[in-house]
Amino acid sequence: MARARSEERRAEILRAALEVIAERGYRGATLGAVAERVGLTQQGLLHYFPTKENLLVAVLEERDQWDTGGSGRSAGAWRLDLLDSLVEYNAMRPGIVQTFSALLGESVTEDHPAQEFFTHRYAQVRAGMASALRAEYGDALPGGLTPEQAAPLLVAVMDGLQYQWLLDPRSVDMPAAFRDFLSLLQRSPAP
Amino acid sequence: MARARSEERRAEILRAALEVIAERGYRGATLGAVAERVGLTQQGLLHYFPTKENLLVAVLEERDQWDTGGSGRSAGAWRLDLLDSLVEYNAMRPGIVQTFSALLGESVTEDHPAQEFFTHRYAQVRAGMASALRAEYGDALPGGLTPEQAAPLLVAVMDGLQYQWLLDPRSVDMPAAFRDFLSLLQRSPAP
DNA sequence: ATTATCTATAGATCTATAGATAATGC
DNA sequence: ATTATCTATAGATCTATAGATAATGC
Repeated sequence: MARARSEERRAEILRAALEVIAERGYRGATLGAVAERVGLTQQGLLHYFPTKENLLVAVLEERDQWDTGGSGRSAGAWRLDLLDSLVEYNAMRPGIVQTFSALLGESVTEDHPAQEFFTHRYAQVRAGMASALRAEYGDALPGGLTPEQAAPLLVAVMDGLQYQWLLDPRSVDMPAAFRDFLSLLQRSPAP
Repeated sequence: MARARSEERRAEILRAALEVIAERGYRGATLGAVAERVGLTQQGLLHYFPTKENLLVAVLEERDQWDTGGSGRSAGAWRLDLLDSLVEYNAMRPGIVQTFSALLGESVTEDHPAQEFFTHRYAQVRAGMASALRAEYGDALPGGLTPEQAAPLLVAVMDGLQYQWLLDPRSVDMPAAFRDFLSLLQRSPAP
C-alpha cells in the first residue's frame, strides 16, 4: 500500500512538473512551484526526486515510455498512417506539446540535461521514419528522394509546425498542414 | 565621438548577449555573464540597457534589421533562390542559429518577452514565403498544394532542421536536407 | 524500521537601485 | 553638463543539506 501511495505521489509530481516546465521551461521552472502544485513543500518534493535534474530525467523517461507504447517496443517503430492521428491528438494537448517544444529549444544550449535524450531520440526517430516511409512508398519518393532523405524532413515538419502552432494557433492548422506535407510525399497522380 | 563610442559599446554588448543566450538561453543568461564578456561590471552594463528584457528586445530588433537587409524593406520579401544560400550560410554560423533556436523554444512558454516578436515574425515570413512560392511555381504545387499551404511547411522545415542539426551536426546535413525539401516542391519531371 | 513531510538554514545567485567618481564635450 | 563606470547593497529567489517529527508496515 505504501508503495502504491508513493508511486501515485511520484506520478502526481511528474504531472505537475510537466505543467510547470510547459509554463517556464526547465531552467525557469522551480522545485517550489512544482511542489506547491501537489501540496508539498519544496523539501518534501526532494524526498521523491533528490535533485531538480533528477526530476527532469524522470519526465523524459516517462515520455520515452509513452513513445514506445509502454511496452519494450523500440521508439523507432512508426507507422505512417498513425502519424496523422498522432498529430491530430497532439493538437488537443497543447500542454504536452508545449513542454517538449520548450525542452527541445532549451536542449540546444550548453550542457543541458535533455541534450542527450533528444539527440538519441531523434536519431532513433529518423531511422524509424525512414523504414516506415520505405514500407509505404518503396525506395523512390517524389523529388527523387530516398526514404533516408525524407525522414529528417518529416521530423522537421512535425517540430516546426508545433512552434508555429503554439505561437499562433488561430493562424496555423497543425493537423491540416501536416497532412499537406504527407501529400507531398505521395507520388502525385498522373495529370 | 562620444556617440560613436557609445554605439560601439552597445554593439559589443549585443554581440556578447547573443553568445550568452546561445549558451544558456534568455532565462539562463545573466547580465553578469554578458558584462564580463565586454569587460564591464553588471551595473556598468545596465547603463546601456536598463533592464535585462531591454537587452533582449535590442537583440531581437537587431535580428529584425538583419532580416530586412538593413533597409526599410519588409521582412516578407523573400526569394526562393536565396533561401538555399541562407541555409548554407546559417550552417556556417551555429552560434546565431543556436541563439534563435533557443529563443524560439523559450518563446512558447508563458509571458516570454520574445513571444510577440516570433508570432509577428512568423506571420510575416509565412506570407512572404507564400508569395515567393507563387512567383516561382504559380498557384498549383505538387500534392495539390497552394502556395499558402506550402509556406508554413517551408518555415517548419527550416526550423525543424536547425534543431536536428544543432543536436547532431554529424548526422544531419542541414543544407542538403533543405535542398531535398525544395525538390519536393518542384513538379517532378515527367517519368 | 522505514517512509513521508516539515522547519531551519547555508550558500549561491540575480536583478535593479542609489550614489560616488572619473572622464568627456561644450 | 553629460556620459561612462564603479562600489555598495537591498530584496528576491533557488537548490540542496541537516535534522526533527509523525505516520505506516512488519
